[in-house]
Amino acid sequence: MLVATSSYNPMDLRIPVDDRTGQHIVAETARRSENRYGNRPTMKDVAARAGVGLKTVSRVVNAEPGVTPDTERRVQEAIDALGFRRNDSARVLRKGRTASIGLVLEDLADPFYGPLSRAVEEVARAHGALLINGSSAEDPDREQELVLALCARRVDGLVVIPAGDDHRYLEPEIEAGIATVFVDRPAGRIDADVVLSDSFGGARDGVAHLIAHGHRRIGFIGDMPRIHTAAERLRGYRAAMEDAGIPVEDGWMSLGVTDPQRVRKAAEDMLSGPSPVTAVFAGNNRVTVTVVRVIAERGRPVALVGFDDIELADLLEPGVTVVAQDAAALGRTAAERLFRQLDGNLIAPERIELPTRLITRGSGELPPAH
Amino acid sequence: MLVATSSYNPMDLRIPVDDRTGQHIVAETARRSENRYGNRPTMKDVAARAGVGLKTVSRVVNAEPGVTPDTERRVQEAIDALGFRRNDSARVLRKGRTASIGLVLEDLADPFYGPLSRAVEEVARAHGALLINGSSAEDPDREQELVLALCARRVDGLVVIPAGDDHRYLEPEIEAGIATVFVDRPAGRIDADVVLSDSFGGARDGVAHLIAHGHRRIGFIGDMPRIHTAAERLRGYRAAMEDAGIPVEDGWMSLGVTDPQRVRKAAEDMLSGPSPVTAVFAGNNRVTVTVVRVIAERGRPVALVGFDDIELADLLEPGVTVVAQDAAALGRTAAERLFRQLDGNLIAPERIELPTRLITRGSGELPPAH
DNA sequence: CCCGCATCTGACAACGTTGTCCAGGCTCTA
DNA sequence: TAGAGCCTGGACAACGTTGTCAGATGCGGG
Repeated sequence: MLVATSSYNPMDLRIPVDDRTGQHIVAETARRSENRYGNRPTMKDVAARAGVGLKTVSRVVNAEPGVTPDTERRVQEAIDALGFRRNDSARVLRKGRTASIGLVLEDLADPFYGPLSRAVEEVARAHGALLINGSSAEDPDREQELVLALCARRVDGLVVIPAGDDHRYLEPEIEAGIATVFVDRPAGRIDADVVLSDSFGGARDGVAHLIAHGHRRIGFIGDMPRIHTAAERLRGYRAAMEDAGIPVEDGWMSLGVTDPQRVRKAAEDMLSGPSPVTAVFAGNNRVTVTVVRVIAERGRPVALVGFDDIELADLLEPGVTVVAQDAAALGRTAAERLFRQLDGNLIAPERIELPTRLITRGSGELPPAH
Repeated sequence: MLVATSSYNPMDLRIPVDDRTGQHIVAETARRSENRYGNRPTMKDVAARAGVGLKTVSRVVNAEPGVTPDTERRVQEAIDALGFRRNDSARVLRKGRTASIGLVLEDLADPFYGPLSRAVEEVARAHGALLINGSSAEDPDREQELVLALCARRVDGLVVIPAGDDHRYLEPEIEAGIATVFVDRPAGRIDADVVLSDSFGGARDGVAHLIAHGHRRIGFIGDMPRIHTAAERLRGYRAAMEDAGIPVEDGWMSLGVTDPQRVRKAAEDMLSGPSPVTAVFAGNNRVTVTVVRVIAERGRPVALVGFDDIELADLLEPGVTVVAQDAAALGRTAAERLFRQLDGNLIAPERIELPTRLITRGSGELPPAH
């Protein structure tokens, strides 16, 4: 954890005080000529310089009608000369909308979230809104802290990839009109729009694909079942096995391991032992990468299907067969839904599931080896 | 390009007007009970409910001293009952600092920017600031538009990965006190802090590595030389060749190609033709990936060193040797420098170059094939 | 020459918060 | 018990912008 040791403490800005008098040290002259944004001219300054009224400047800045070309020119010159830039904070306070939306995701460094985030930004941009974002680092408390900070900023809407499973803290915010859409995982204990990939169906199809290629002893390595997507993928695995009439043995499943070291151990255990699996279904992209490594180190080929595409998967030997989600489509769909809420088309909260796509590249089509 | 067709038009919010009278339709009662953030209680409401003064509520909210426990409890109850949340827009207007910094990058979907962006966010978080970001899509106009929008929001500082090469438009902003740090590429025509990777040295070392393994006919595929990093890498290539006394032939260099199709063509041309190269130096990660594909398709092995690491590079056969930049370190260094500016340690603008690291994995150590 | 009308302009309040400053109540001491 | 001093609480202005509305200006016609 990083700790700031600096004096920049934005939310508790201290103003230097004279010990004897208790007066601010900032000189009176300074207070008049400088405002706290460094030394920025305001509309008042522009008005004074152009010899017009405050409101006329506002009209020019906002391209409102009712200003003669000559006046407009004078104002524009003053604006350029002073380097004036409208203060959107004040504007926001007055108008009530911030033209910004918040995006809370799990980890920007995860390649899955890049395209998602980019898609959200693209939609926001098309609607003239800026994106404020932060990562929850998979920590429910941090998620809540972030979301509430964004609400305090009065973002117009929120796109949230939830880390926690209880979002009742958002009720007053939604009540107060902050549009909200959850992505990738559903909201907990509140009724809200959700955009998901079909984790259950994707996993079931992926496992069925392995079964179709002759496998019966199939391992599953996934995240903590507390995470909705992980639970759904596990359910998909079980469903496919059950459909094929294959009883699942305990040693075939590894749940809740996340760090590479332990995933590695779990994979190795499955692949050795008395009744080794001949194929593995990997519950997410990080697991897939680790399993690819483990398999590469062993001579014997093992079939593999992973959930989530990974870059360069086609260049590996064999290529990695995956159940791909469309991260960009998730982000786009969520953001569009958000703006539809903002347009006032208040529709009942909905759960949208986007289909996944099985991409066969070789690793999922290997026959069982004994 | 996405186009918004919605009525959500945040910066030009129209208020419904009665055609006959020109009066706002919003009823007087509504105006009193609802403010424009949906229906949010203000400190005034909390004060009324708790039976205390406005400033007392402010004190409680900001944990300022001078409130008796009993009063504090009453205020806190009112806050909870009403679901009050402080309006940071108003706070920002009053205090002058926004506790947010802007990050302008090129493309969030590029895996290089994930860790960078995450590092910036981490530092911002440690300093209690939020991150507002946007992508320039490599378009100078869009970069300027974004930067100015962020300035209008009065972000406290800016981290910019520049797309353009003229940043004089930022002069009044920097003058006005907006801290600014450029990353990955230098600022154009203004004096500002810059944090870079040592593109020249990295490329030179990478090419020298190929030369050390016996190559003399070495190709270079890079981005437009208008981009500073691309020019520097090209310079590094030339320097290494010159140091080894190898004259560079025209057909060995491909500059300015970016889309995969054309990179592919360029690579194929170099590898066939009358005097084919035996090794390729790839100027960035996208080029590297394409070249890996091209080489994989041809039977004959070709040596390759790429600038920028790529995921799974170690799993390919052979592993891809790269000159790695530390994206996270770039972001962290830039953000820390930004906050040092904000702390008021106004140091002269500096140019910081972070070293690159050659990671050998096999593809760069292949001997020349004839 | 004056009135009416349309057009342009600016004074003013309000948005929700925080800094300043003073009033009133309390405690403590002489 | 009175006075000094401290602590708590609240009235008020200010931050920079925009909406309202009334006043000023100019023009044309009678």
